[in-house]
Amino acid sequence: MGEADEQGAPRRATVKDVAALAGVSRATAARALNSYGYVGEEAAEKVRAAAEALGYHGNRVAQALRQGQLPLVGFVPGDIQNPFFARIAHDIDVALRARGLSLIIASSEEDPAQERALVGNLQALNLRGMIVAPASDADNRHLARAAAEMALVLIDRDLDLACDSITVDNRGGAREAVGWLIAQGHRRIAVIHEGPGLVTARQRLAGYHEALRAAGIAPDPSLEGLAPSTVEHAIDATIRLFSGPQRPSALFTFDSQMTKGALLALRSMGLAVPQDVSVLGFDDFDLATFTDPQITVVAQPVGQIGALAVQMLVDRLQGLDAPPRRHLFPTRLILRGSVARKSV
Amino acid sequence: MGEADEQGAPRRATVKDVAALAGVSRATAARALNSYGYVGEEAAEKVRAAAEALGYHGNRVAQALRQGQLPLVGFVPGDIQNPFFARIAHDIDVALRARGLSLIIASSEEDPAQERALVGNLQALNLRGMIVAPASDADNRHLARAAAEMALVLIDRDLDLACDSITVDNRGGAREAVGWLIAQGHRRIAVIHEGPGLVTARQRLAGYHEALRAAGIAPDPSLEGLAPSTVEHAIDATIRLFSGPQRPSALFTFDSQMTKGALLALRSMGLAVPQDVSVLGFDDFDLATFTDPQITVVAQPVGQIGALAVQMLVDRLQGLDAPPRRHLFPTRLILRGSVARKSV
DNA sequence: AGCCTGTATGAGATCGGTCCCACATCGGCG
DNA sequence: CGCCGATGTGGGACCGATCTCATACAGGCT
Repeated sequence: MGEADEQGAPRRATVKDVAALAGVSRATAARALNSYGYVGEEAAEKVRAAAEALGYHGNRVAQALRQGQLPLVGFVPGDIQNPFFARIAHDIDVALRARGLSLIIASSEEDPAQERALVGNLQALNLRGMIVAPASDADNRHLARAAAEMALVLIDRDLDLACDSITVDNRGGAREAVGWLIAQGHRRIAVIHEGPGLVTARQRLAGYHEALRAAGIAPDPSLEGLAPSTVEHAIDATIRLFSGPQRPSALFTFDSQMTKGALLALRSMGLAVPQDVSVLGFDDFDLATFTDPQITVVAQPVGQIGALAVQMLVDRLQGLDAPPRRHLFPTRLILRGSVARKSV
Repeated sequence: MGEADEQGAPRRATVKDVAALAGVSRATAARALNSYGYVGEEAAEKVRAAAEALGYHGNRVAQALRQGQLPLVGFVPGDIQNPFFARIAHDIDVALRARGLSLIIASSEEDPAQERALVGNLQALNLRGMIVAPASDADNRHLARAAAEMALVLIDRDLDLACDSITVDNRGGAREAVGWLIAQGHRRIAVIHEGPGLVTARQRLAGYHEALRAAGIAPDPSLEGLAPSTVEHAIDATIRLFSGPQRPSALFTFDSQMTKGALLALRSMGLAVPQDVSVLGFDDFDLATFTDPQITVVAQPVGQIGALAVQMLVDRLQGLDAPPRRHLFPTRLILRGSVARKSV
């Protein structure tokens, strides 16, 4: 008598164990534990006691198999270390938890191949839904397939898919920013962008060009630097842009990593902001208010994206059957001290 | 003839469907798809074709139920928005992915109750293991239970549990930092800590006291400010500490949020760093090199923690049966410009 | 007494896989 | 010719839960 209890993993208690200990059937135990259907008070009490004694806690995997899905939502950011995405991940997490869902994060590192693998992985997990910041806008069949099987919300970067999306007004924001630089008397305005592979970069670049055109300034390709979104690459790009004979008087960077790199590079070149060079960055970041001078930026409503994404997702989970909703957030130009009026 | 195919969710294909289309049994289909056991080349080919045609992809949940566990590892950081944890999350993610595992992140927001709920949740998911930065060192029965059922690695904050852990030398780092301040001639050294609820805070405070004692300086309770780890609270605490009649000449903060708050507060009070007040912070952060002056800090080996945690976890998953390993990382004092020599 | 409704319970099917085992079939060999 | 091992296949149990359905009994009603 007495089961093998010593050594080895102490197999987790199941409903069966609880039911046996309580002297009832599995069905009754399940009813007592999940409180549904008819259960006698006496039986329920015995079941609760047994569950307590065995340290029973349900097996989500089994529940998920039976009921169809795990109470999980996936999030595929471009890079979890980017404060922009970290903030959104945090907000998503909070919003989901309030609805009894958990978040699983898998960062694509801005690598389309990795993103494909991750999305497939998540899909195989039978999640409720996914929130994705697509790393590329070419070849998104994996996302199309995912959208067909589950709720999908795209953030930051829109694609032509049949699903909800949340983006910010990249073009308008860039136009306004560059317009402001022009209004301050700048003509030679350099820009650092991530290249045309990223929708956001294309849109911001378009806004930059629009603003120039509106002011009758001819775009100068030699003022457009290209760099992947890391501090190191931005440093190189900045040095290249500002080493030429005819130095630009202003610099517009496309995200916070680049802004940091640019500041570092300008400092190392002995160029003072804003006396020698005016700096304006897309995306606000905590550092922007700690530098001297503080950095003028185009702020995105980071704090609202996560919550809205979850709201959209949950709407779909609750059966909302509407055509794809595309939400466009406006940006806000925050004037600080890094842009100087250029004496003509 | 013809099943209901139109409208509604297009139920996902299962092995059964694939087998039927290929004209073989479920068992054969499974063998072909997972390539194990004996399968005829002809049958295998038919199965592959059928799977392709139906867009079949396995159901991880069902697999997990049969095989015992999901290929997932959980991470419970104190706060995913904290760059320290974001960096670690990123490293864990990369390390896990290299081993075919996925990461599920659930932030405890430094709330012990929330942590308990999350850990229970993750456990119910039958994960392979968990990496946790405990929010509190009181009442960790939930972690003890988790450790009994799965691989568990504690990071940043150690507890007296039978599991592996990774911490940094908080006491030694604080001692060295405060020792340096003393060596620079400072006697009245203020400190802001998170309170004795957090192990790390207790250890750093102990190091602070040790350094004072070694220099024969009597600790002064009025120099010890208490504040939760947010920029806002740190601002308040700093203002309180520096409003008294006998102003401290140096400030030691316990993490990067606090350091930011302190800098903001000192700036608003018109106190210059390091002329009026020397500042030294625990935990290095990107902002530290952007300020003027740059901030002297005690750096933790953030870049190594994630990878090591995964290594330890995987060791256990592969059956390593050793007594709990406790890894202690040394810290490194990085001298920058925020500490001035005090003229006596 | 007979019947119905409300309450309480257990047997067994089911979710989508995996995998053990029994059952072919076939060629080779003594 | 009969036996054996290697190869290929299908049947069905199983993982841990949920949930439908059949059954059983109590009490109230006609």
